[in-house]
Amino acid sequence: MNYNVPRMTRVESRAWLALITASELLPAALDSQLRRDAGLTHFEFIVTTVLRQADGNRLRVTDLALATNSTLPRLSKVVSRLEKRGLVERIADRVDGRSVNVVLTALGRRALIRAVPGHIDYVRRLVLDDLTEEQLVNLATALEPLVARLDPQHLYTLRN
Amino acid sequence: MNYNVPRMTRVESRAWLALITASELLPAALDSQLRRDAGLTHFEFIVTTVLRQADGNRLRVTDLALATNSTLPRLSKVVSRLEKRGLVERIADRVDGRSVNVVLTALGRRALIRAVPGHIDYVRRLVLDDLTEEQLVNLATALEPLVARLDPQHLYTLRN
DNA sequence: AATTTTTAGTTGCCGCGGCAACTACACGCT
DNA sequence: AGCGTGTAGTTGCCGCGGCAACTAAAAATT
Repeated sequence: MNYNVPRMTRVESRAWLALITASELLPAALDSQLRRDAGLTHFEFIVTTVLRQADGNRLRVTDLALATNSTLPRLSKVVSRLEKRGLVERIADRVDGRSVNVVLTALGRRALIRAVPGHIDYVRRLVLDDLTEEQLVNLATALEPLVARLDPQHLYTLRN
Repeated sequence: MNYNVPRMTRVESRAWLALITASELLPAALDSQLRRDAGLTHFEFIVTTVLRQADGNRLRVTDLALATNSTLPRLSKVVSRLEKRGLVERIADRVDGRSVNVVLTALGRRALIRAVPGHIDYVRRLVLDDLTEEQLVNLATALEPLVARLDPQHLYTLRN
C-alpha cells in the first residue's frame, strides 16, 4: 500500500482544528444557554424563529424542514414536543390533505420573544464582539462555500 | 418589559448564520464520510488519532478525555465500543489502581492508518482547498478565541 | 490506624436524531 | 373509475451523549 498522504500544512491544520473543535462545542453551548434561560433547545429556537418570520406564523412541515436544514422525522418530533407545550399547533392543510401546517401560538411567540435578547447577548459575548467588521466578513466568506457544500440543496433560508 | 434588543448587523448575522449552520452540518458530514469509508465515527477517529500520537500509544482515560474535549462517561463508552472491536485495549495502571490506560492495538493502528488518507482528502475537498493561505489564517484567527471560550480548560491539545 | 474527602472510572436512564417502514393522500395514466 | 407512482408526514427502533448515581482506590485529616 501507498500511504502517500497529502499531509496538512501548519495553517491548514490550525484552521481545521479550530473549525472542528468549534463545531463540536458550539451546539452544546447554545443548547445549554437557551435551555437554561428559555427552556428551548437551539433547534427549537431556530424552528420557532423561522415560524415567526413566516407568513401567518405558519409553515408546512416540509417547508419548515427545508428552512431549517432538517429532516421530516426530526421536525415531526420537534413539533410534537413543542405542541405538547403549547408553543405550536398542527393544523391540517385545507388544500392538500397530506400537508400539515405548523403554527406558532401566542404562547410560543411570547416564549421566543423572551428568549431572544439573552440569546443574542450570549452570542455577542461568545463570538461577535471579538471580531472586527472585516473579520466578520472574512469568517462569513470562508464558511459560506463550506455551508453550500454541506447543504447540497442550497436551501439555507434562515438567511433573512 | 423592554425589548430593546441589540439587533445584529447584516454582517454579524451573515457570519453567525454561516457558523451555526456549519456547526450543525459539519459533524454529521464527517461522521458519515468516516463511517462509510472506515467504519469509524469522527469522534472515534479523533480518539484513535490522539492515542497514536501519545507516548506508547497509550493514555489514561482522563487524559484522553482532556485531549479530546470530552467527558469521562462519553469516553468510557467509546472505549468500550472500540475495545469490543479490538481497536483498543484497557490496561489497569500499575501505579494508580483507579486509573485505566487505553492502548491502541496494532489492529486499531492499522484501521486508523487506512482511514487517514481518505479523510484528509475529504476535508480538503470540503473546506481547505477552497481557501487561500490568508483565508486559512483568518479563519483560524477568528475561531480560536471562540474555541478558547467554549473550552474553558484550554486543553485543546490535539493541536500538534 | 481510622475516617473522611477526593479522584478515576463505569453504568443506567433519558432525550434527541437517523433511518427505514408505514399510512394516507394526491396525481398521472389508461 | 381504477391502478400505480409519488409526496407528506408519523412512528419505532437504534445508537450516541449527558447527567446522576454508583464503586473503588488514593490522599488528606484527625
